[in-house]
Amino acid sequence: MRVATWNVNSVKQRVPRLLPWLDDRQPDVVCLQEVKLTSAAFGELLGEPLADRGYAFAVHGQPRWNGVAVLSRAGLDDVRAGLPDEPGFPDPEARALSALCGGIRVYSVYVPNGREPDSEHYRYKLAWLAALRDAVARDAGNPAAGAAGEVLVCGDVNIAATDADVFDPAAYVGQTHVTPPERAALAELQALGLRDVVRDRWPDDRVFSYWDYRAGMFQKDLGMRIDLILATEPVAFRARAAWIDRQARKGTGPSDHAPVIVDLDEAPDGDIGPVVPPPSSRGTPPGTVRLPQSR
DNA sequence: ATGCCTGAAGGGTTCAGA
Repeated sequence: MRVATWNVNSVKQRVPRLLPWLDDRQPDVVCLQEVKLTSAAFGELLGEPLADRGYAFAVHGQPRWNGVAVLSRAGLDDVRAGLPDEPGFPDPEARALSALCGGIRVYSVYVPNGREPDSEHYRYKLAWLAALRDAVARDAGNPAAGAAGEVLVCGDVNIAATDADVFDPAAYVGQTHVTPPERAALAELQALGLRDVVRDRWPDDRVFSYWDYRAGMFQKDLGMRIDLILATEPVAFRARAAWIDRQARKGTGPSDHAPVIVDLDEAPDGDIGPVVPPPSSRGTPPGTVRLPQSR
């Protein structure tokens, strides 16, 4: 099963890139962010082309900004829009949607930007991340209690987890996305037992998912890695490949973000014994580990 | 030169993005 996440920066403007990309990459599940449409307008725009391609979809939209969606041809059940006790600015915004796809609880999230450190919007960002952590904790279970579920948290987290995730740490001094409280909030989410599948696969590489439109930043590869696929261990262990699709950032009319993609092996059928712990982030890449195949 | 692009809403411009 191929799962992807993409901040499309207006799905209306991105239709000429999104549909050919679906045809080329053939993802089974796609998490979208910044659709910038109401749910009704999303359905009018994409209902038919998505049905033609075999995708069901769920949307949590709003008129101008934000908006998230999940497309799936691997099942789409128990859809949940928003987060429990979700903070707002001042009202809750369309930033989270989750559904069961192929037995996995898949989240599409668009974390608030934060604007300026210590601003109201920055405090909103931290509060929103705490609500996301609490929601995911209910699905992932408490690892200490041995109750981990199959969860993927996909989306634009608007945080660069480490200095290796920005083109130049000096360029971001005093900016959002790199401050210790933001990084701590992301670490708290990951501490539920979520692995960063792209960083696991590319521990020492320069991999970015966002490049500013201005000043040729993409052509110079001056970007940040802020779009993530986070997987609980039973899911991360099934990862055979994980990468950022830079091709989608090239050419005419791209989003300023590139898609992130992970390929998962089939779920084990339950008779293979205890799940083996995944490799450490500096150890053997998950792509080299083999689970016994069912049948 | 802290808006260098891009997009949305709406109106001849402003806000948002990271």
